[in-house]
Amino acid sequence: MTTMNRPLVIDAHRDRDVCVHCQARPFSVCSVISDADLERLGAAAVTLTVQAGHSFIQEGDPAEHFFNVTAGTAKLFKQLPDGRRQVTGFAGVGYFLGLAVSSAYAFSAEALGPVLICRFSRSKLRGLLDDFPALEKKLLDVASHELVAAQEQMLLLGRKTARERLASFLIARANMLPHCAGHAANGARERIHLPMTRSDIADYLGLTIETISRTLSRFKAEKLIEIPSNAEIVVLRHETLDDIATGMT
Amino acid sequence: MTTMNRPLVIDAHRDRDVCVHCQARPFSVCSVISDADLERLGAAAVTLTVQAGHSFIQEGDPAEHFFNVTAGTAKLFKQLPDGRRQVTGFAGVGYFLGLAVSSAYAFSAEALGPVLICRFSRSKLRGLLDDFPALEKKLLDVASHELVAAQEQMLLLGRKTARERLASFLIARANMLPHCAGHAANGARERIHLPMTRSDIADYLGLTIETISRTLSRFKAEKLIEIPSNAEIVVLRHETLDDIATGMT
DNA sequence: GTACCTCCATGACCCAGATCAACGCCGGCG
DNA sequence: CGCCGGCGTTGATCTGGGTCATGGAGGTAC
Repeated sequence: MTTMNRPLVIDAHRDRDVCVHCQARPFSVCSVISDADLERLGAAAVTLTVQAGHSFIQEGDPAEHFFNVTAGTAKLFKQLPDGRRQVTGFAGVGYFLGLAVSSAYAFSAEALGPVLICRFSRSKLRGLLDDFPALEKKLLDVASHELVAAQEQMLLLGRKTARERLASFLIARANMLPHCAGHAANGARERIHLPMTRSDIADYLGLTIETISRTLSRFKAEKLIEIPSNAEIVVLRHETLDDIATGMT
Repeated sequence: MTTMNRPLVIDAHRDRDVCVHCQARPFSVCSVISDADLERLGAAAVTLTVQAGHSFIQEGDPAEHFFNVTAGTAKLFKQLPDGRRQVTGFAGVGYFLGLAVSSAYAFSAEALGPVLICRFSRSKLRGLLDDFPALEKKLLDVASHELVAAQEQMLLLGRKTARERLASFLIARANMLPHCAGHAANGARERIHLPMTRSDIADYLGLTIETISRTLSRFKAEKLIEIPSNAEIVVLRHETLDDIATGMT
């Protein structure tokens, strides 16, 4: 994993019709573009496939492109010179990447599994923004929500205990389920999929893998969750976890 | 301080000409509005004065307004039910507040000293955005920079030591000096003004006041800084502090 | 099969920073 | 003036989570 993170991209190509068939459109900024204008959008996009463990954005590199994730999940992270890592977020389907830009990328992005992205050059996006003011509004909207999420994460990193951080993480993951295909009814058990490793979770929550492991084991012992596999967690007591997450316990 | 943070606002009024005389314009989003359009802007704004220690935004309240700080500094923070606090930022002259919005404010804002703000209603701002596309672009720009700053802060809160956090804070404060009036030349000693208390700094850096105090004392003992008064710090060795901030020491 | 590798879990121990406590320095006010 | 209440500093002690070490459960290559 650590030895293979030079950029590797396969299958880059243009296709005027990509946007028409795009599975991610309803979840992405592109949802504000009308069907009639889709071809204009598709003409500006390049479709890429990134393999698991490879990165397609390097912190500090000149920021020439914007990205939209159309399949898979990527982790976004910053690093200190000695290797300490902070994962700032996980970019799933529909996530727009590159907003946080001022000539150089502020973070790296690495595919957790096979990831499909569509890429726009800075100049092409500029043109699109001028032509579609709704797109600009949407981006501002997205950025605002990102900011709210970032502030919440600052509260987590600055003031929450390990237990509270894990609970917050699980609750957030459980709440984003509706986005994805068929998710269980309200009272039912929620099955969370975790495409990232314990190490990624640790770097996201400002903890270590050992603490992640221990805390999850404790939640299991307390019958708050089940862990059918390393990549899957079933939330048994959503309310209790929520109370822990908000520091009420 | 903790007993007087109900909203207190004095001297609220409208004035079509406020923007023309506004000292903060060059530093704020309003800089993209031409002189000719200033009256239109001023007509939408209400000018307020907030006294030290009083808050003008309450986390969770319905988000009806946007704000622009025109004088003074405010702290922005989130709180857990048990009172733990995370300061997410300090809003100085020119800072645009309220972006991070989805019907309810995501944070509270409290004046550190007397603060002057100009306030726009959500609907009025919407109108301005439609009329001045440049304003929308500017807001997106501001939001992007906020996001970059937020990610940097996540790295700090999640992965840096107390020493590194303080050094990062001092460097950031020193680097924002050029904004303000006459600041010393490059090699010269930099004098930083700290309008916030040690407690605010602690809540910003995810530490305690004791750790702030001890670490500053240590920096002083190491001749990296001088502390002429509680609200003032002179940076003697910018480079060294910068190395500490980025984890190179 | 077995050799190897990555990820995860768990126990033993340690330490950076939190907590608890005492005190000094102002500035405001009766 | 003298008292009081915030704020800041410093020391002593404690502890949550980090560090170090071990082992086990898959996965995959040969």
